[in-house]
Amino acid sequence: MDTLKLENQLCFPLYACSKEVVKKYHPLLKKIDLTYTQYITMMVLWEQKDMNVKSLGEKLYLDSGTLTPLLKKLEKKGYIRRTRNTKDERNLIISITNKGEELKKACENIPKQIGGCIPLSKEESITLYQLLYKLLLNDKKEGKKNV
Amino acid sequence: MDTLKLENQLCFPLYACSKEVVKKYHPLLKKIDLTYTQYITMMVLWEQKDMNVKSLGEKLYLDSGTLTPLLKKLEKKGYIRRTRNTKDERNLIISITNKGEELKKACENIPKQIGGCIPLSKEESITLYQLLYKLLLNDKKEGKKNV
DNA sequence: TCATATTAAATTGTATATAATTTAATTGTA
DNA sequence: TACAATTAAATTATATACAATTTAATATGA
Repeated sequence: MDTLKLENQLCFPLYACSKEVVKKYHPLLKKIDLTYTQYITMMVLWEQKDMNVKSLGEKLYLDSGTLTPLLKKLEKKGYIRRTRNTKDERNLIISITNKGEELKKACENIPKQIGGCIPLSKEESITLYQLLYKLLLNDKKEGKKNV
Repeated sequence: MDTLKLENQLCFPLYACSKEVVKKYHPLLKKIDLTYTQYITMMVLWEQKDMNVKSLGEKLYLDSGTLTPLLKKLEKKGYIRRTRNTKDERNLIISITNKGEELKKACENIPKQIGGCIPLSKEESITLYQLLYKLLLNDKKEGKKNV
């Protein structure tokens, strides 16, 4: 078997699928002027109202190089505040504004709409979910090993 | 259940996992001065030596906006040639060079090395592969529907 | 045939991503 | 307490991604 054939790769469908599914969000998110990355950032903040950039990055698998400009945009849109932690000025605390909380309502039907165009049964979705997290969480562990 | 919680999303682990796995390729690909996207592009050309940009894009789920600059870089590195189809000058034919063919040898052990840090059994990998392609191929069909 | 439609790349503009470096603040320790 | 080490963000440089537009070539049809 030729291990260097595109169809024999596991990573390629992962990479392509990720992009295609994220693309499905674009028309829905465009209505509320959010990108996908901004959307998942808001999702974290709907759950936990205050958070520094580092923790946010750990949750989202993103670093400050991506988050710094993205958070400035979300601040400009009025959904978040960026304030330094007075106890430790190195930490930038991201906190959600009322307008940011409000935004959640406008997003309420997005998951259902996306689900509607995912051609997997409930069981298949669960299997996929579990396999992806098995991969993801193992990476996190491995990452720590190398510290 | 809160459908707007990050942990209840299927797309997010897909998105995060894709990035994390692609990241595993970086140190291996750095040795041969390729990016992941350049690597999968070469993979297509190892299989089919001549191809226009459109077909390449369909295989890779990428458009000319991404491919044009990428292909110019691969040409500069000497792995491909970019020539217009004399029958139809709109088509840019990408063809692999000898140096591009040679490159395949240097990549021979990459799949095994990547496989070594994927914590899934053979069965799990197959399941994941199939679910991802089910999603991907359905999208392709849906895409055609909307034409 | 000739104007119009279509097609394939290229270009433009915006937004990620990530590695590597820099800056500023804090910690740990001799 | 100084001062080196560490830490958190920000910055820089490079490379995708993709929507939308433009350009050039080809196909189509009145």
